[in-house]
Amino acid sequence: MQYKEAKNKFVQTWGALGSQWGINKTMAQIHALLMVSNEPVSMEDIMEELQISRGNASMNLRALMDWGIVYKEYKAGERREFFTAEKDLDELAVKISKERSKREIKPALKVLKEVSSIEANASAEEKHFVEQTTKLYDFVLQADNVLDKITEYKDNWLAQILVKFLK
Amino acid sequence: MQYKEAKNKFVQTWGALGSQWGINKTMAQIHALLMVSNEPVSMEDIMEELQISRGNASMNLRALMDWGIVYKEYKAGERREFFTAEKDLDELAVKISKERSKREIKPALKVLKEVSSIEANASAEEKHFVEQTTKLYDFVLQADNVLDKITEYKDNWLAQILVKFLK
DNA sequence: ATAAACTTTCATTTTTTTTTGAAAGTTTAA
DNA sequence: TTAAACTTTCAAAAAAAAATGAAAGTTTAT
Repeated sequence: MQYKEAKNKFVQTWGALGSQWGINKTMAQIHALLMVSNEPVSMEDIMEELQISRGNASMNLRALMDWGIVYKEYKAGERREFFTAEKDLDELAVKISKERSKREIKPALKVLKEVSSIEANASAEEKHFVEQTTKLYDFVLQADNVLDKITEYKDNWLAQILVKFLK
Repeated sequence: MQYKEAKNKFVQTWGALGSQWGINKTMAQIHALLMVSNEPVSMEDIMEELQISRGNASMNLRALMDWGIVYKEYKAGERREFFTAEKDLDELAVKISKERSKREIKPALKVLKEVSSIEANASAEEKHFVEQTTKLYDFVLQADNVLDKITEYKDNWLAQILVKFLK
């Protein structure tokens, strides 16, 4: 396999993986492209390589920057803006978890708390509802916390041992 | 908030959460509905409660069963089929992780291995590509393994202590 | 073997999501 | 301050994903 082919395959695969996880294809592709570029890439080049429109490129770059995983760079003497991706994968994982937690898990937890707090009457049906949603709340809360802690302590000694042990 | 309202809110929220994570809305809603039902539900009732067509209900129930998180049940003396959801949340998490790993992570790993194995020429560009995709391969592999182990050991003493400690 | 009571399939329609591109906006250099 | 060189926005178009529903398929009881 040649470099160009490999690069293209990587970008396509990352894009497909993204859409399976609720991230739009182009956004994931741009990210992939920047991840494997050894130097900053201009919007023009992104458009060219991925065959996408200016608007699309602009919007998805904005989204990636909002997620904190892509940065704008200015080159001396250049009008154009260039972009680079966060290349430290631990950092990338931390940012993605934090962002998804904030945007999706936290709001879901809020709803779970609300609905599990209703006054159930004596029926088995309502009791079961409250019981099950309460369990779900506890479970999601704990999962969210574990993720938080793992990413938080990821590079201290304990986590290291832990990660090795779990391997 | 009344029971009916709470139930509806829960189903809607679970559906929305699903679509943000690459699972179709109806599939997540059916799952939510079954999760909080204290007894098996017929296809007819699912259609009625979610206001969806027969075909839609059938296809998504099939998908949920393929994932191993919804079961068919037969009631004595009843022609109709009834459905229940896996209600043990640990079990649910294990099944979902295993399935997504198998369907999405494993194939992605395969591609990462392929593209990181090209013969890079001397250019900084190609070297960087190989380096970065190799790191990504290692990272994804490790993350996949950790998930595996956590779910595998989830209910033994070590994991318990660990989970408590990380809280 | 038949028909009633169901479920599944899949071509078509609908809905949702993503993309486009042209106009508006911004920044920089002269 | 102007205009050139860019980027952003957003209404409209296109593409992708999901839902419909009628026909085909299954199963069960008689």
